[in-house]
Amino acid sequence: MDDKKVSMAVVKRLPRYYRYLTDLLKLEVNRISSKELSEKMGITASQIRQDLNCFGGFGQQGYGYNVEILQREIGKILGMQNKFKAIIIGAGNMGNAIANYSLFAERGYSIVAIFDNNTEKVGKIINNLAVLDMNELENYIKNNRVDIAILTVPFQYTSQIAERVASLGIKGIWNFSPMDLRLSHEVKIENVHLSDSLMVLGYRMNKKIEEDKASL
Amino acid sequence: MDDKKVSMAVVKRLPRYYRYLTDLLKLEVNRISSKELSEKMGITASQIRQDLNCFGGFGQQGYGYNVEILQREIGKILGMQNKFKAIIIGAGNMGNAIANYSLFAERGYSIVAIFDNNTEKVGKIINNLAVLDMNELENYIKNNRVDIAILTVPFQYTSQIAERVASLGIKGIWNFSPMDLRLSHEVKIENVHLSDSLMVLGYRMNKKIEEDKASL
DNA sequence: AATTATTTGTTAAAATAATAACAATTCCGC
DNA sequence: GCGGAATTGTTATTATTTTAACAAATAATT
Repeated sequence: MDDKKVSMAVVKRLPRYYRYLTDLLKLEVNRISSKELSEKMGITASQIRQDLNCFGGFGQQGYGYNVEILQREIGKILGMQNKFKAIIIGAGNMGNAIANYSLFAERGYSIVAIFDNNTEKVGKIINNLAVLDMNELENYIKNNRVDIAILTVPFQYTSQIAERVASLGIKGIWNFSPMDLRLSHEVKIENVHLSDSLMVLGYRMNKKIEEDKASL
Repeated sequence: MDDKKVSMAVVKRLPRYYRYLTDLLKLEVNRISSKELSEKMGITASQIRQDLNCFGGFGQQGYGYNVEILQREIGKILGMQNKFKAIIIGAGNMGNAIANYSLFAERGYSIVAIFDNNTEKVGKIINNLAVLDMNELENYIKNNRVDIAILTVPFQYTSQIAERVASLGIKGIWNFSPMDLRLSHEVKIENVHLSDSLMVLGYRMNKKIEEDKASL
């Protein structure tokens, strides 16, 4: 068993490794050492080697890492081979943006349906998918594989819809409402807090303003 | 000087505190102890007290924290009093979604203009703002206060536009392209990697699948 | 007013994470 | 095929972060 516990700190860095390796592949770079990668990414070579070794030895002493193999392996660790199918609930502006964001498809995720309860939006075509009425949700999930529900609905509906999709057997929720959804451990949830990120930017800008003021 | 160094780990939790305190305020809760808050947020009371104490003693022994005061103080730490003005560059789906997301205004940020280089989009009204042509950017920034540029442009334009707004004196960039923008330390940058968050969800779902398989 | 309950701010301890160090191994030029 | 340069995997060390502990202070209660 290679089941040494992997910390969330490491997991959160994996998509970033995947991104840099994909870029290298596009540039037709075949091999890379932890030292070179560390310079590109702005982290230590030591951390890269230790992170990768949580999952096994992908490199070779004296040579480094084969970019293609390493990228594929990290893809596997991230579960890309599952080709997860996602539905979007909420065809508003954010739902639209997600539906049209091509990177998700490149990463192996496909959007298979979009739902909304607003009859004016039902039937509208978004990125080749006709928006379905929310009351078709149960029926759709019964007849199609759906792994992930992407929630881009107004705040006040979020909890109830989360419970509804969980009861239908969905195993992952990607939540864009500014609340920390919590359900049973059977359902994995990632809460995206866009404004948190903006506020951290605000903190850093404000800190600089204060520092500049102080150094007069 | 209360300049003990505050770690990023702490800063990243501040918006979350702000969010919970705002919710409590709406429920007209006047006071809260670190213990109660810890139960609501799912973190330890000890961490809450230590986090808050990076910035000064906002509580009172035997009483707890006054919700209104604490929320206001955290707001100040996050720089909300600056009332930062932001422009959106890129009036595509994501630019649209950001422009229409009301939470940013609630957090003290205002979107003052939207730019695009596509003449078909120029003039279009998004959330009461007419999309401006990119070649008006210099002129606009010269004549209006702009603190933050929100970049929702295609990948290949991101770097050059980032440098362009930086050269115009903008102090903060909120970048939605899947790349790690880096500029001089004069300009603060937050890179939003939406697909990273989705891939972490994928990792956790995949891990559960493997665990379930193994426990058969 | 005295006593008991709370609850903070802060220091101490434990746990976690990041970095450095280095032996073992492989590559590569000659 | 030999020797030096390079580079990993892994262990050790250091730094950071989280949690626990507790004295000091306040509030609530009788």
